[in-house]
Amino acid sequence: MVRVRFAPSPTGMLHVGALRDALFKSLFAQREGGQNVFRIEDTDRSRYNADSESEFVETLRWVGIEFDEGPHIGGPFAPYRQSERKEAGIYAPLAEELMARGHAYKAFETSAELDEMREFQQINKMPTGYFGGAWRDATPEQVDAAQAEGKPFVIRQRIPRDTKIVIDDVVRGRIEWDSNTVDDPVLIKADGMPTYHFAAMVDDHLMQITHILRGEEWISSAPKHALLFDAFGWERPIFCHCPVIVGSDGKKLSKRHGATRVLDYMAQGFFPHALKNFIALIGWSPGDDREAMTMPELIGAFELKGIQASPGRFDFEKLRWLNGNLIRSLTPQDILDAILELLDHPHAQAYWENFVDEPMPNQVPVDGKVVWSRLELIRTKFAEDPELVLAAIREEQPRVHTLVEFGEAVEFFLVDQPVMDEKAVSKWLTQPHVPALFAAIVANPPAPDLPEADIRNHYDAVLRAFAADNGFDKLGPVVHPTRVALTGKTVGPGLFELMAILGPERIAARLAKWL
RNA sequence: GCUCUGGUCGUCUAGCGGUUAGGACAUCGCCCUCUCACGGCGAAGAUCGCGGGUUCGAAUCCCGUCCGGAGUACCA
Repeated sequence: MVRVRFAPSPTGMLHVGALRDALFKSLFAQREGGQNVFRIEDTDRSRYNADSESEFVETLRWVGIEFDEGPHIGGPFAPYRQSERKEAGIYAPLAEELMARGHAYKAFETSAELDEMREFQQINKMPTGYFGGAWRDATPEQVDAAQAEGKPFVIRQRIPRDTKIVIDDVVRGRIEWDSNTVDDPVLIKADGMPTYHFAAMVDDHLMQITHILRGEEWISSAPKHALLFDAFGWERPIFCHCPVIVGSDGKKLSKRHGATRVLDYMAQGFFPHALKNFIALIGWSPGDDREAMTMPELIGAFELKGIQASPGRFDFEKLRWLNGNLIRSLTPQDILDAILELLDHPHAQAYWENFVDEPMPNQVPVDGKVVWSRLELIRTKFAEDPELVLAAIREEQPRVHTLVEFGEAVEFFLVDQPVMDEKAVSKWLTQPHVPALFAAIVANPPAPDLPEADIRNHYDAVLRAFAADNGFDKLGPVVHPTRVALTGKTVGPGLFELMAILGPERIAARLAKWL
């Protein structure tokens, strides 16, 4: 039975890199019919953030990644928080056992002494790290004496000397180290808390984790971890070090590459599936040309051998394409539901209320409050005229990449008078035939109670007739002014389609000021 | 510095000794057309980081080299 674990440290928000981690594990577990465990690695008191765990749970729930066991759902290996496991006395006896077997020892250096040692190593261009210090080979008497003085101590792992350490990584194959280059890591800190090196490996064994999937930043400490399993006489899990996601400049993903917080993508109107589909494709491929995939397809195709060794860049444009692609496959009702859900999400509102756009040369900065109010207009208008809102969404679907973009795209359908693009006004509404054109449109409303398609054809005929009667051989001169007067813009859905949706009353009201 | 690790179109990738090096995003053009999109078609874009080998034949195997990245904490 395959068992994997997603074990973040609750120090802040759930970012894109962690999502990749969680997603790969989830896909792998599902593909193999295995289990996915959620564990909280809160062994660092100083970095602990009380809101972090709930953010993780909320984000994972939004994105649709589920677990079989975890602190929020329980399970046979509870507790799933390492701080609680420490209180339950899980780690200390195992550290004792390791010392009894000679694989660990107490070290009494102060952090000041350690700093000094590191500085010395750096100055002398030596490898930095604890390769023995004063305590690796201390006699029992020395240890007893130090302890009798009440000196604080840590427990360190005793890495064997003059040997080769080999691990077999699923992604990179055989990796080996000269054990003399691996220093003795701290297993138990002076406050009695285990370090990651100890707690994670102990828990992985105790929780029967079969595959350690994690980011490549862990490769360096993999030999320590492998040795720990060996020291206990435990079977080593399979190591699989995945490539990381980097920003557009090849450096570690950070805020300056756009959002790193997963919930911000929710706030921007991305679908969980688009995000998962996109993230899955960074660092992994199904082995063929498939890109836009359903969840069952992703799960069915997810094999460890499809994982890439090289880091991948986060290409925001491709995410947008995937999301737009998904939007186009949905019904207007699906989309509306998603917009309504977004409007109800407290984080989405907070995101836009506090949104501060980065200043860009010759570009009007985005006003988050305006973005949000446009979205709210969809909800309020839907309450009074659902047909109109759904039709508007249907027409804008091919043009939109995120849910939030519907706010701006659909606005002209919903307001009494659209916001006018002044350049478009001066170009199209100043032409001499415009008043006569608009008068003809207003004078020829469609018959009442016609189906939408017939209204569309009615306006098509009216405009074509006007064009023919006035010597225009193309539709442009009649279509463009009408579009500008009706929508305020030069771009948008087909004119006749949008006229059919607007209906004769709204059309007359909007054309009136140009007659 | 030391240790590990990576390197195919701008980006994500396919490729596993013999391919005109394939696809997707982005870019450009054409078609559709009332605009913008969508969709369709097409173009441009990769001497497979570089240099040596091995081989009849190398992106694919070997060695070296260069350039990235990660780790080098009583953080994870």
